[in-house]
Amino acid sequence: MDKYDSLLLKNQLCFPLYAVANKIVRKYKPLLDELDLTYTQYIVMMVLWEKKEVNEKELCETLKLQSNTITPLIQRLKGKEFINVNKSQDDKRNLVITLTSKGEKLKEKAVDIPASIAVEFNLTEEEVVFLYNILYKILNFEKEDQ
Amino acid sequence: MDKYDSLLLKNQLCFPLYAVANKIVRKYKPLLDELDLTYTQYIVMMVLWEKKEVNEKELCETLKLQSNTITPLIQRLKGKEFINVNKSQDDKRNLVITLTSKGEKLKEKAVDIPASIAVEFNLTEEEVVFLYNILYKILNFEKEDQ
DNA sequence: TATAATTAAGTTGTATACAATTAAATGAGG
DNA sequence: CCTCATTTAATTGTATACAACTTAATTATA
Repeated sequence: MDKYDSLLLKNQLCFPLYAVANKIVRKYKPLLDELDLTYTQYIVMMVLWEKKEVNEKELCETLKLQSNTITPLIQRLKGKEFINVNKSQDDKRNLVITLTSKGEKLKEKAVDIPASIAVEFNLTEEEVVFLYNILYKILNFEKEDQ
Repeated sequence: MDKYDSLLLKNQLCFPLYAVANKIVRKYKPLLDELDLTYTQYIVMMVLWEKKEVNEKELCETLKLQSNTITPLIQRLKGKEFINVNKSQDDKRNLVITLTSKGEKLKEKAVDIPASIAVEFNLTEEEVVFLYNILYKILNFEKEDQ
């Protein structure tokens, strides 16, 4: 047991998490190209397909990203006419984001993507459930001193 | 059971994987700032701390990244004088990368990082092992038709 | 109610990641 | 030994992510 053992790539948990996340984005790419979406744009659209209307702050919290990532992304989705972007009348700091009919229609083309991606994972149902729970345990954990 | 249920963010496995990977990079940042490394630069350094010498192709395969990510990263690490970069004499297409003494010394400052990060995960030993195995199962799986 | 604090987006600058392409070096077949 | 295919890096262009900061709008408070 060398004092540097924890620095070996094969002893790291973060590295395979990072590599799997990259692999996921690569696997989605050819499927999402047909919808003219990137992976991050796709998860924004998923939020909208579910909620019909969100503001940028909710989007940032839901996707665990900051405004400096989301703001330009919103502009691109607006440019593609998948979403409407307007200042809220109640509070002009807030950005109200809704689907255009073009954006709503995109849901129909997206509906088969989750099953196509699941095949790339090759996991048992039990593994999927375990992985899902453990990932949300990590996402929801915050140390007291921060 | 709605036909669109699989498109709900909460039913996705990819999203928490993606979000956890982002969270990891954020958690590493303050620790790695002290070493003047980004997360990707850090994993490159981990390979070098282990192997002493690699070429870019091996690095790409090990880290599951492409040359268009690794090439500029190598140049930055060279600029920081953590690594030496030279064309191989045997095969001038190959880039031989080795540690400088400054890069070797950095290992000493990095040695406590893995334990600091582990605290952020809050997982049991059993969960760590399961997660580790399942992630490598995903990384190593390739469908026959590709 | 005027001013300070807070909040929500947006901006700036840096560093990944990606596909697609190019350039240089090597290897293989005629 | 010469041309063509292959291999390895590097380049190009686009889109994230991040910290740090700025701007505009709202809220709190003296």
